[in-house]
Amino acid sequence: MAARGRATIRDVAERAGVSAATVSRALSGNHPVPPATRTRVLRAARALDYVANAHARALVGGGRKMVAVVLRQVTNPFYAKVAEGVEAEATAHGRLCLVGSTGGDPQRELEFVQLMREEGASVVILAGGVVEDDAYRERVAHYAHALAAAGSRLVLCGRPAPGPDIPALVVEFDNEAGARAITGHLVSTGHRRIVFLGGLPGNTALDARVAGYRAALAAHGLPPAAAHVVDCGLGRAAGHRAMAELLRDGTEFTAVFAGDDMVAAGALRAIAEAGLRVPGDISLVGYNDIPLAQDFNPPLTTVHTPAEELGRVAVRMALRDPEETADTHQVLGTHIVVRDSVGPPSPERAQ
Amino acid sequence: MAARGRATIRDVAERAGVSAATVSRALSGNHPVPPATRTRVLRAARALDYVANAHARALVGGGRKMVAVVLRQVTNPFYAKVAEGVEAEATAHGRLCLVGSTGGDPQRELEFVQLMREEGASVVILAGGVVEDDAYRERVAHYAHALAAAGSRLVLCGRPAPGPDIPALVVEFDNEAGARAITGHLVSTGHRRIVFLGGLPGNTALDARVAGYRAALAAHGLPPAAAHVVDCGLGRAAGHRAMAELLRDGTEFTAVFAGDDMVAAGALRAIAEAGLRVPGDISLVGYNDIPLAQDFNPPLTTVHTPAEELGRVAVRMALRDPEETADTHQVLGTHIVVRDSVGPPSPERAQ
DNA sequence: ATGAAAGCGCTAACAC
DNA sequence: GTGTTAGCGCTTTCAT
Repeated sequence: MAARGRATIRDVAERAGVSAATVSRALSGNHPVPPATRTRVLRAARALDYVANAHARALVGGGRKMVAVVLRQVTNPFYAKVAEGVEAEATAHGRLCLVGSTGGDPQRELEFVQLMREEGASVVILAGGVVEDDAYRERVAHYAHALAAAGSRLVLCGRPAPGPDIPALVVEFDNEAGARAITGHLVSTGHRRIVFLGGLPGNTALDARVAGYRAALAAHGLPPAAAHVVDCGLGRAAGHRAMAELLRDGTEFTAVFAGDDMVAAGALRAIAEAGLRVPGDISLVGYNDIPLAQDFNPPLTTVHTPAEELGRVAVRMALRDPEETADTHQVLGTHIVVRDSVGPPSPERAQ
Repeated sequence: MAARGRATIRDVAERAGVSAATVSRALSGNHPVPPATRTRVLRAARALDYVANAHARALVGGGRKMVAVVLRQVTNPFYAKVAEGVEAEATAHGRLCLVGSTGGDPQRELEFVQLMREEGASVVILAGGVVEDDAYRERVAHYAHALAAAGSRLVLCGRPAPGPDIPALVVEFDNEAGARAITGHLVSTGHRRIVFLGGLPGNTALDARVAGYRAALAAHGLPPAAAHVVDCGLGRAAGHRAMAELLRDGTEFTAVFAGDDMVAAGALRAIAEAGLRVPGDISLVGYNDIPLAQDFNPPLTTVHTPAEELGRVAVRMALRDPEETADTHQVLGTHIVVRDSVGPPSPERAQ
């Protein structure tokens, strides 16, 4: 082991009896180096257990670029899938992948982006919906320009662009269409009193789902008043709490559309705790089709969203040659997957 | 925006009418700089939207150090929790957190570690069990020394050290004890024919669980032949397949100990597909207590392992002053959580 | 208090 | 082919 710290290219050069430049060439292999010296260098490098300093390399322009993805929580199965897609695609392109979580705090998201600017990440992916206000939108626009100026790319993944003329790519799926489809499914099964559980005003993804829900209700001739949106936010705990409250209230409904599958999980539990059955007493649907949704009790009818593909496409778009006339906006399809959590409305509850 | 690419410290210096050195001092704030110039510099930096180049900073010794964690899959709820713990603790310490996945390939794990060496990560965390062979162990030992020589620390998280005298920290929980406890629970409930589903010979974590399972059986006076280990490996799909096969075989058993909760999820599904009920016909337990285990059908009795804490402790240990006489090995407690997937053995199946 | 200069480890011209 | 030289953008002595 070299004296204190890592061996440098100079150590290798010395040991191999060549110059640093030759070592660099021999190791990167992009310049012709006679096999003899090459071997000598390789041997020296191995003997010294030499690894190049990525920072020095990055500084001079070489070095592998980073792909960074920022999401709310890795432990959310949907985001985890997105992250997996990003990671896989980034690795396939020889990039390093950095993932950061915000815990839903827009402030931290912005800080992370700033950090990635310092780090010189070549692509920064912001995943999932956020609660946006004007100040936020302005800062994202700012960062988008800054990133673009530095030759990096910002991609918004699962959320729309915060404004026009912003140098950002966007991949998303049609939240409104998915919500419309599954609400339609509920209505077709006979439900008239459907509550939407898990609104989060300002959150682009949720707002779109709520819009789809209202649109479907209207399309089936139900009055606007038929819509009942509970803004309890996302997460299993929120779903559990809100559902329990709804049941306690004596609110009339025969079906619930949960904002995502985690909310559905919480709702499911609250329903079971109230001694009610799904779908016998209440029908329930979710959103996202997380892998374990099929293991819920009962298996959950939900909207399948291509989470992993979302991540993969995000990096693919970002890595594509900018010259190439390519879409800067891509929307992925969703479809509903019918399992066992929807049935005809309970006669008692429907009264 | 500066001409092509990011603004450098020199651009800021020029605009503020000072030298680069002064800008550096004003921005880092660790040297006394008169408020007047300080303001001027800050204003210039803001105007240019200057962000320091992290690589240049790292090269000269400053810069924030990285914490890297390598795991099998982010989409596995258990690993996701570990990652979340690492991320949270790293962020709390002002570190960047990089997560990589291996898909279970030891080769990729090793490559990632090498990458982190290049990147100069100050702590590298290897999470979860792996299938180890001698060559693997040797390379880990090698990397451990290399990392240590470079002033970084390697921490093994959820797996034992691959050998003595290796400069690595380890945090794990007692897999054997957890397995013993839950197997004991099954035996106490009356089960005598319990199959272990999800062995993975060579995988340190699974081997320990199998050992605990065997030990518990022996402790309750059952002959070694009572043990029945199905080496189907991990994952929902593997669990589903193996369970279906077991049911088809006509193997005699009244309870199943799944190697982890995902295997249990797959097994649950296979049992349901066979028209059998849990725990009426078959009792089932898992391992890890992933958040959604309580939403399984029925809610799963399992061994709770402190996944997030595992991650947090890993970075805490690594970041602790090495001088301080601290443990280099820490083991976290587990406990079983009883839900509804275990009942007395079915009379018919027990015959 | 601030500037000049050196140098972190590497690669890419540019000689020879 | 291979060595020499000149930076990449920053921090940090060392002068002033």
